[in-house]
Amino acid sequence: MPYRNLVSWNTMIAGYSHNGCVAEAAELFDRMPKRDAFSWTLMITCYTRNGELEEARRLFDRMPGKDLVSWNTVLSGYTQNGEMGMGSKFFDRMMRKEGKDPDWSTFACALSGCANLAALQVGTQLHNLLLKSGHIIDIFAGNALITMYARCGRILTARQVFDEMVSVDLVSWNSLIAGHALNGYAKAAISIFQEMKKNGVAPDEVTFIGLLSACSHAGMVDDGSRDYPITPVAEHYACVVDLLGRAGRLGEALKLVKGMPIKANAGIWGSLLGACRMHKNPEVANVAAEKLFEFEPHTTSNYVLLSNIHAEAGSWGEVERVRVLMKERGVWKQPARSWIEIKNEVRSFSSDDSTEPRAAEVFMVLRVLNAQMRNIGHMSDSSLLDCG
DNA sequence: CTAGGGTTAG
Repeated sequence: MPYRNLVSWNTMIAGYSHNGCVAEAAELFDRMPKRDAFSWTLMITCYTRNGELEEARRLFDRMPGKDLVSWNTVLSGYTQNGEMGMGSKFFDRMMRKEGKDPDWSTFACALSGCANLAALQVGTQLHNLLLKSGHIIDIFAGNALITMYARCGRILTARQVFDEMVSVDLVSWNSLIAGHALNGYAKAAISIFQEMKKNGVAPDEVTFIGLLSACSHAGMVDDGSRDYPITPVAEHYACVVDLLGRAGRLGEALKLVKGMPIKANAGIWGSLLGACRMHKNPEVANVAAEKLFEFEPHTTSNYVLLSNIHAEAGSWGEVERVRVLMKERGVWKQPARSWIEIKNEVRSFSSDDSTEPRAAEVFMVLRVLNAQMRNIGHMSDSSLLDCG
């Protein structure tokens, strides 16, 4: 009888969690007379899904009798919210300190983290661990491996994983297509698409996003613009805008966005703005930026991009206008951080990082590279490679 | 009856 009661509490929390009602779920969780592993993990998931990772972690640390599911939940919370450094640390603690025996979910979360980090060494170790430990490379782990290798530039290994999988599904095909697109193999991406159809697998929206981005990267404008019998979603428009934009057909791109049957989002306007930079078109840039600011009024990079476009065109009045806009709206420059994998350790850094002990060496190497690039006739972009 | 996973771009 008390068990039945407990499950109904949990079900209510699950309902709130599903609807993103964190406060309501937390209140129920606090009021519960008794909690089991489900209650704790449900509440942790509720936080991670909402991006409240610190709350999730605090709860996890307090949780009595942590099971593998709860460990995996926190791990996926980190990897899916882009907290790669924390995820890596957490995984390390889980495996080394706590000696947890990983399962398919652990591998899928960790590999997904490696894919986002392009952490090839750790990813390869995980792959070996999977093979050695007698775990079958199931669809989930296999798909995560495909993406990990593709994002690390090892497209042949990605293909090999795909070929060696006992069974594949639509996500496997999509991952392989997107992986080839990412690495610039547009023709291969399209032929994999044909291979997929021959195998009787029906494409979905994600397939077309991969194909469109393949065409976009390879400049195959006409292939990418060809009609397919699907209902386009915003991401497809984003890809076609990107496609036309890269080809310098900014007028067409703008017309497409304005005539869209669905509302354009920040990604689409941002894509157009990026293309304006590439092809030096301040007029379309102003239109795109104005729309983009409606969605993201406080994103510094958008203002910087617009300002750079005007600066390159020599329109200093426009540059000043953007600067005033930023000041009015209280937009400040916030340093971005990046990370790199060194000897199985993920290290985070920012541009001009004074805490990096070997900064001088790094900048020296950059100067040498810059000079070599100039020697072979490549004009570097001063705004990207400004290293003194 | 209730908890964790893989694919989508710049």
